[in-house]
Amino acid sequence: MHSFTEENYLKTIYHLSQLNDSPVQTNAIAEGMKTRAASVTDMLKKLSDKQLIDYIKYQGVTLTDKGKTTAVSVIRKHRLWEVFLVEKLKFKWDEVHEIAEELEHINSGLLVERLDEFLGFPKRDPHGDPIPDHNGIFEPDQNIHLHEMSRGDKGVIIGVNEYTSAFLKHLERLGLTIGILIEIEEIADYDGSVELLVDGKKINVSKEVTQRILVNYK
Amino acid sequence: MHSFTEENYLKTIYHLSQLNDSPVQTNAIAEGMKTRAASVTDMLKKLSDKQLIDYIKYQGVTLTDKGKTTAVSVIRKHRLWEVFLVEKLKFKWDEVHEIAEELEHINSGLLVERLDEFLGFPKRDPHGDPIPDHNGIFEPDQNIHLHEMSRGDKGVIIGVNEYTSAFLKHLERLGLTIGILIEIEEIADYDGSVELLVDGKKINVSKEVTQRILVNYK
DNA sequence: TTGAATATTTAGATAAATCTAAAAATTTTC
DNA sequence: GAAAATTTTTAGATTTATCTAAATATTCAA
Ligand SMILES: [Mn+2]
Ligand SMILES: [Mn+2]
Ligand SMILES: [Mn+2]
Ligand SMILES: [Mn+2]
Repeated sequence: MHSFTEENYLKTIYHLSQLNDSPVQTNAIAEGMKTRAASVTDMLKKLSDKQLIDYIKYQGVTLTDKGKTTAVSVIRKHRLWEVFLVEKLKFKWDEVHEIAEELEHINSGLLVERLDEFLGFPKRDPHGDPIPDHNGIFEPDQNIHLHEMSRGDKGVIIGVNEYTSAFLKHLERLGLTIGILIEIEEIADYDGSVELLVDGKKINVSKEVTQRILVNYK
Repeated sequence: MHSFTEENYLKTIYHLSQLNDSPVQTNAIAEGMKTRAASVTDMLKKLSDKQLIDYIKYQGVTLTDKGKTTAVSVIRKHRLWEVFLVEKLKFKWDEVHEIAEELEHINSGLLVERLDEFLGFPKRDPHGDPIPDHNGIFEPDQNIHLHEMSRGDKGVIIGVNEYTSAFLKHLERLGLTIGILIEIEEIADYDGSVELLVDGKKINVSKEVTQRILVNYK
């Protein structure tokens, strides 16, 4: 069995490895885990001994199949619990991430499968992130970051990639929640901010925000 | 905030202090926590520093109000999660205790209250144990151990005080589950075993079992 | 009431996860 | 292709929770 800490490292490494296909670096992990590089090196040795990562000194790490399976399993639990909290316990989408950080480490295979069934095998969590199935398979993703879209493009907001309460509440005030149809009216050269058409109204959104919104567009 | 370990010590001390009104002894805690007396002494100093227990060397411990509140809160969570697992996720009563041992440490006040509401404010867990309410108040208990009853007494099984799968499955095979009406037919002097009338049938039950069954009798 | 048995605490180690500071390797820049 | 900047690792501590073995306190029982 793996400690909470080991699981969190694997999850962090998994998310970082999704950003590009080069090995994940020590400092990036340290930032993700809010710890020091020296501590990361210590843990990388341990994860390597357990064959959860491939690790070459100074060269960064990649997850082994075993490591990837573990990481995906933790992510599956995280996202299923978030669905439970929002759908069954009436939490807001900005209130669930921290609690799911704890629940994701509960260790019972039967529990996960029963929870999945109880929730009706959801495909997405409350932030639009795909939930891996029993076999670790994700629903295919053809998302694009809002800030990568062009003038005139339309699409549906399908997810975010920041989960702080502050950010999610900000989006709600702007009316930018999952499932909302948006259209790019204008992009400002000056600061990269974007004017959107949402529900017939024009709103202005900073680059900080557009970088953190995922859109499904056709 | 308290570590999982601290919470488990408090819970163990709470349960032991229910057995009689003298201070709880180091060895009893060691047995309950499946650890060594020396480790218990270490932890008692820590809990005492945090004002969760009153501790006098060699004289055993009692919980402070603060300690009792914490222990009861953990027990509340444990039992609510057990109800959730059985009522919503279709677990058997012998499958939930270990998982609840993990879930009881999830740290969110809002979560507990929402879960309680979602479950319809249950008064008892799947093993018949009372669930403390929001303020830590338990439903009053007028239970008696089955082995304390006399020939001819009748009552309804209302709880157990062992939660291992082996024991609970044994009870199920015997037909001795929560809510079942029983009558004492005979008590054997020789080994303390008891002949019960259950659902019109006579069954014989060992003292090991009768000591672990709680009955509500009038 | 004193010696034996039992219970508890102390002393000193160990393992996991972390840290700071310093050393070493790698990458970037000129 | 060196020197500088950056990144990573090592060395050595620290904290938490545990352990064994030895010392000490308490309780029991003759
Ligand atoms: Mn989340
Ligand atoms: Mn986590
Ligand atoms: Mn239980
Ligand atoms: Mn526990």
